[in-house]
Amino acid sequence: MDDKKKVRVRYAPSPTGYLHIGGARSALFNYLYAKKYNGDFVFRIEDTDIERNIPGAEQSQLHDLIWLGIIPDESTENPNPKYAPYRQTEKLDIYRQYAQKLVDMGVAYECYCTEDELAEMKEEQLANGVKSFKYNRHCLNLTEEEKEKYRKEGRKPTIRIKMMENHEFKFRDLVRGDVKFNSNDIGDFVIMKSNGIPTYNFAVVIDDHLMGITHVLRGEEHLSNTPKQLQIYEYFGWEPPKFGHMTIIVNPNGKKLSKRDHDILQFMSQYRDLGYVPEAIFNFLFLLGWTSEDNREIFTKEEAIKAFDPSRLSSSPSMFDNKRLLWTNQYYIKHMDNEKYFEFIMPFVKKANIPSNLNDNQLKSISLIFKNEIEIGQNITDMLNDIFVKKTDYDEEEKAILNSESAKVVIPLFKEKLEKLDVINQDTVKNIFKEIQKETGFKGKDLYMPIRIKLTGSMHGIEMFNIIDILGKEETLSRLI
RNA sequence: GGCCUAUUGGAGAAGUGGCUUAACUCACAUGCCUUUCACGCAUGCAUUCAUGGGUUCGAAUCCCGUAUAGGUCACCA
Repeated sequence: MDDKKKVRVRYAPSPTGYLHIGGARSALFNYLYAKKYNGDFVFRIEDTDIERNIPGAEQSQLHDLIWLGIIPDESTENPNPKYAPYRQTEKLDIYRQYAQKLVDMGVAYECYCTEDELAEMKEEQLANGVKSFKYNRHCLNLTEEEKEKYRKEGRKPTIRIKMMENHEFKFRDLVRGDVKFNSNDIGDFVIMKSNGIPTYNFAVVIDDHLMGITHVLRGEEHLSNTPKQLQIYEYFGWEPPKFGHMTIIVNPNGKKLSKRDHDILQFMSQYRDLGYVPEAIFNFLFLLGWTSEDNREIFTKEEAIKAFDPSRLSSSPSMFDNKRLLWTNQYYIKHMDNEKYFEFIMPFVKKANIPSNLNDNQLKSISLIFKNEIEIGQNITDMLNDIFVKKTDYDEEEKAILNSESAKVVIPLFKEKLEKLDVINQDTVKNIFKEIQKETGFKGKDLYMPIRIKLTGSMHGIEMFNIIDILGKEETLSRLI
């Protein structure tokens, strides 16, 4: 391989929405590739569809990427002057010049067909049994007079590229190995729209070439765009980058993850808000469609960079499994050192309805109780609310326990002993239970359950000594009434 | 429909002709631990690699057909 050139890869989203899980994965693998070979990772914007662009989408995508630890060496916010600008709409003149060059070379031509005419053409071909639509080259050899006539009608031309005849586009895909396409299967496609803005397939080629991009890792949906782009490289006599086409992520129904999949969270910001850890998402995405040689499951960023090899990317689609993500997230939370954990968890603690008399240090020690239990940050908010907001509607089973023989004895006794206590902590409370056990003979569930239900309204949850600790003497007593 | 790609357990997958009576992880089930849940620990979970043929002493691994699924065929990216 020609490793003389510095590796340069890019993530080039269109600013039409927030950072999507598929986009994040694509960015991730490009980033890993760049870092593995000491190259640059570039964040660039493909905004040629001006109608769908959303204000703020670009910044939010960039920042979500950085949050994930995928940090661009160059971006719209810190461009390298050598390669700027990083937004396609800021270099429209450049595309026009290159398009004109192709026209001058006789390999691209103006097309005056309207959308309606094109649609008609398509229908006609369909009716004749041709299922894959190709432009019929109606405008290929238009004379100056004919063009003038169209212009007088007010028609604005697009520019189409003239595909070569019987030409085979071959390339070695980093993921799939040798791939080839025949030029005859591809119609002359538009490179400049009638509004003077380039199409994606044209703009990427110009950008990748001008920005010195050496490797392109992208989604499978771009596989069939590759020959189109190769045609442009060929006409210009440029060396194309190395391509690698990763499979898409599919939903549990086996379909491409789409924005309409409401049972799967789509955007990074949603994961962040729920208390997913960026390192966990990084790790999860890394292992979605990629496996290491030694079957490891947990990788730091540095380890991932070291281990990554695009040829080990799966060539069959991967299903997004949220349970697996939760497991990974839980693993990361459990293994955080306490300082980092506090920083991560306190915003979620404070979202709960906590009594105002608790200070930050108390909240921190409370949060520690949950460290091994929660899967995502939001869990602690919910669990604390369960504790601090007293529940009074019991189900049948709970009612039965509260009316049991043991409950009638244990609850008043516990209350009485607790009132006499000066210091409430795990040890003193445990002692009370021991005494009650000795005095009444009740033990196990009979002993603990009535009090647990009285205190939390639930038979499940965190350890009861902790709950009493958290609630404090007054609140505990008031709940026993 | 044309072109392209894939198909190993519920999920991610290892596996590239004999070391595979198919690894590992998640999920699931059971047991232990525990006042409950969770954690942790232990055990179980594909006689079989979509399917039919072929090549071979030997195939999940190579070849052909079939089925199924996905991608793409825009003045969207």
